[in-house]
Amino acid sequence: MSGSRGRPSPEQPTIADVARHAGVAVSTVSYVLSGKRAISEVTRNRVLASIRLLGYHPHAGARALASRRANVIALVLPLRAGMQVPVVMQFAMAVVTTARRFDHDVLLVTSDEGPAGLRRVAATALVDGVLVMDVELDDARVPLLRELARPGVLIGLPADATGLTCVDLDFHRAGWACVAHLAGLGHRRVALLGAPAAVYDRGTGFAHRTRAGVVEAAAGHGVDAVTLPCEESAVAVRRTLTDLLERHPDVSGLIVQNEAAVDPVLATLPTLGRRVPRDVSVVAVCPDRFAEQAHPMLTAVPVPAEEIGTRAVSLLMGKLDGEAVPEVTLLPPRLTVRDSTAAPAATAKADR
Amino acid sequence: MSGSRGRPSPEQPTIADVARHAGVAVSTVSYVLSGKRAISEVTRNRVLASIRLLGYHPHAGARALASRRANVIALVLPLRAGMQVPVVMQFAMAVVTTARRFDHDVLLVTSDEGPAGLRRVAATALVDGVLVMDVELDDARVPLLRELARPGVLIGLPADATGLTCVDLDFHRAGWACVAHLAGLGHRRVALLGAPAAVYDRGTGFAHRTRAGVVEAAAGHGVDAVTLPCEESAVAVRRTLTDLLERHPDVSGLIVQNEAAVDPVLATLPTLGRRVPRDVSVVAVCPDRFAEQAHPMLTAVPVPAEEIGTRAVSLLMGKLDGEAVPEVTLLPPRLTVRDSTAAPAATAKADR
DNA sequence: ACCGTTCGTCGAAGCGCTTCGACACAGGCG
DNA sequence: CGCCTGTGTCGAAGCGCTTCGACGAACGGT
Repeated sequence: MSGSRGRPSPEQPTIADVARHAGVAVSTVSYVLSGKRAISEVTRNRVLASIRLLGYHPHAGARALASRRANVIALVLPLRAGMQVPVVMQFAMAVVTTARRFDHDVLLVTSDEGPAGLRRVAATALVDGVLVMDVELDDARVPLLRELARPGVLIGLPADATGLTCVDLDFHRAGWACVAHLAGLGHRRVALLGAPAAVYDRGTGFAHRTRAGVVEAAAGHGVDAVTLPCEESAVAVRRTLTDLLERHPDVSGLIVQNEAAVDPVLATLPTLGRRVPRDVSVVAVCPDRFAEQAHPMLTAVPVPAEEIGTRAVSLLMGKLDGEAVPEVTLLPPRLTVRDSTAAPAATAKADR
Repeated sequence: MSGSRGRPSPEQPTIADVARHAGVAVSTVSYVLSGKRAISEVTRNRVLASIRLLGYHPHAGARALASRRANVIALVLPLRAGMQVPVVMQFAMAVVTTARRFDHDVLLVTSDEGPAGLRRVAATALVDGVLVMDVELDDARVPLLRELARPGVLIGLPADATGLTCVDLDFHRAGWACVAHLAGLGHRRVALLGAPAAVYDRGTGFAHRTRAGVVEAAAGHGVDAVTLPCEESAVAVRRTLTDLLERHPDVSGLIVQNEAAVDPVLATLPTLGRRVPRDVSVVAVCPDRFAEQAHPMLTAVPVPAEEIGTRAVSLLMGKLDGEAVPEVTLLPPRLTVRDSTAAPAATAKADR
């Protein structure tokens, strides 16, 4: 009846329609929805019934205008070469899911729009806050983020984090933990197969921090460590690996921080006469999923993409609510021992 | 002067500030910005100067409220298991980039929110239109999309596309083209290594369409075709492949439609005593990037993720402007011959 | 010289919502 | 019994923008 006459197209009902239908003031409906003032049980129910009946949904733009809150956050994603695509996806997934739990939506901004994109979405009040991934040590967006009127959270750790909010895995300690594990097993010579060279070149924090952790831990444990970048294709992995083992045949522990390289590494090693873990131990820094479906299952320090994403959103929501939040949140690495590491063959029995 | 006294914090300037500063009416500023009415050169310049000087950015919410256009589109992404993650990323990338060219932003909605998410963003006028990926043959969102007040475009092809707008690669012809190529080379027995079983089970269009194309083409060319699903891990690939070649040792042509499986397949074949392309020819259905960095480089039907994304956005923009657009847009497959296919060994010389 | 156009600009009326102050009413207190 | 304090509700004033109708000025045709 309501749609058949007088209103040819069933326009979205407005809050005024709801108020009229429920016999209350517009403001009352608003307060029912926001809960910012006490409303009697009976009135609330009447209003809610009308809302349901009319299929009312508040207009996001109007709400944003009046409340100065868009309930949208921006997610700045690195959609470019050399990225660990599945990890990025996991982040995005966790971010969207968590944001929804806080009743927020997520606007996707690509980092190739650069700082301009950030400025735009912030200045137009399209979003209330900003989440930035793939932060470089000396990132152009960092100063911008500091001057922006809207709060932001970084996933990753720039060189100077003062005045910011950052979340990340503690890659430094992750690198350290890998070496410590291998050293504890008796390995004296290890190698880090890292991210693609481009990632180091543009100063991406996690790559550098892991490498530093590996190097320092090696020194601390009296272990020799070679570190080298590694491209993502199977061919490149094979080349890098062949090269490495030719130059350093006594490397018995391999740390792989490149999810795309994990499978090729495991496939290549046997063809070079190295069995895992008998001849070479492999420990990976990658999402648990990869470590578990590899063969053999990999000893690994998982990158907790989910948790980082969730934490980042929670921190951002905190800032939006005016809470004070820590500048740097580094999640402690947890090394999970699986089937790809063992004591080196030569020292296997001498060890204990 | 305007910001130093009376206004402690430098709030965003509004259109009224600009109008005042330029000595014109608010509406004039609006018309300068939208170009919907003629404005004299001199006035326009004065206004633009003020805008730049004050650093004015229109408030997205206010604009959306008044113009009934949010300039945002929703992208519904499948962030779930068994997805071809890199392809999805390529889509997302192309969508965001193209949307920006049309002066729109992209709201990220995960498909695990299901139809409810779609309904929410559409009903609240958060977005003007909707892009849905990973469409299943019998998708719950399809009827919703039809009844929604906002236009939508599907990436993929449901069983019934009437009243919708869909874009996709013509996977049916892609499958056909692969078989035709192999048959032309003289192969009499081919196999399709498809998507993971779960993808077929939930009725994902592209997987079924490719398979149908392969089967029909095989019949048409008098070729035997085996089709089987294939999981994504290297181990699973090896198992599937070993099995296949044991059961059908005379298979000399392999069609791989699973970007994650491409590398493992190439790595495994030699270990089973099959060299590529001498013993087995391989043709892939995957993004060109993968085909080119494989070793040997793969004869392939590329999935033009970029172009599909771009087309989808263009179509959506067309619908937003009230244009009539075609219901189904299927991009023709183009098979690129590279180094992974050749005439089968047995018939190599008899062929010509 | 007059009228009809076109051009450039203005004012005002919303768009749909939130929020502030006001107010009516009901109890509890002294 | 009057006063005060909560409760629950309402009305109205914006939030910053777009858009419609109006209007003065400049201009060409007759």
